Amino acid sequence: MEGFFQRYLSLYRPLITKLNELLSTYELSYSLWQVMFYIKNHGPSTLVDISNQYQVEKPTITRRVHRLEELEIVKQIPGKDRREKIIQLTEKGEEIYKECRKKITDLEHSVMEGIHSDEKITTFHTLPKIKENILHREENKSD
Amino acid sequence: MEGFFQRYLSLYRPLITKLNELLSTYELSYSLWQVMFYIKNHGPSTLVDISNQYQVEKPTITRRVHRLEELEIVKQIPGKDRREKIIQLTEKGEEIYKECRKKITDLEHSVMEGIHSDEKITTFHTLPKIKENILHREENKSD
DNA sequence: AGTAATAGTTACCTATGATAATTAAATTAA
DNA sequence: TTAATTTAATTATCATAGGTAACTATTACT
Repeated sequence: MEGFFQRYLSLYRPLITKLNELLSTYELSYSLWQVMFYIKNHGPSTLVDISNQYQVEKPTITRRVHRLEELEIVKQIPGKDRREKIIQLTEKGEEIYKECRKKITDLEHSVMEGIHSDEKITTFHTLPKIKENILHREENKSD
Repeated sequence: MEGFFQRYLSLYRPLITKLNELLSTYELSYSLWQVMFYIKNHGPSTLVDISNQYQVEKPTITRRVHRLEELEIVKQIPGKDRREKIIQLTEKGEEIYKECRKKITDLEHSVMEGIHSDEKITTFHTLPKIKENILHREENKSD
């Protein structure tokens, strides 16, 4: 499997650039989209929820959420625990979510054109397995 | 294929973090490793060669090469065209390359543990196809 | 010879994320 | 029930990586 990382990583910049171009219409970027995606699919959430999901530190999420608040895409709702900041999509946020979701799904199909269905499915299932290996085999690997 | 990008991208940060940890022993990072890898496998090269390979702008490569020169991992060799800066690995660079190559290959095997051989091979071959689609289908896609 | 293009550099800016310290609120323990 | 501890979020500061625009030096074109 020598060369696997190169193959994996050489997709990253072209892909993230394309996604950011697509999202820039709404003054968004993929990092902001992740937050929208999370609260759309998990319901109103705290910053810690999001931070845990993406293995990103809390101050990073604070910044993303502040930006989304400026854009009026998310808003805070009251919760019992007054330490927590529970955020959800605004109506505007829901609209923008739908439009972006469609464009992203179109792009997902587009980048898969000409690739056999079974190849797509295998890759689709293999990537999370690799992620698990990276995250959970760390302890037992000393080198 | 909805959700493909998420699956692809959620590997990125854990992987690049792990690679950077591994390389930090030699004061390297993956971005510096890319340059070493390129000139090891393509022979002495110019900054433009490397810039084209990784779709990164020239100033970025200038910075990487300067850092590698500081570390005495690459050196400049004279060429006919005096505009060009042709760089190659030093002896120290060759040594470090070999050690890193081994560690990276070990990690490549490690993250693939427990995944069937045919799944590995399919993923290995599918990723470059997706990259081609992203890079070369840009023109015909207006959305 | 004069103009274009090319290789590399410099200066400056952006995006993204990390760490450490701080505030406020809730939980646990004495 | 007060005191200590933990938790959620924030602020300030720093690091990494990359981009654009403007510039110099050299080579290629015409």
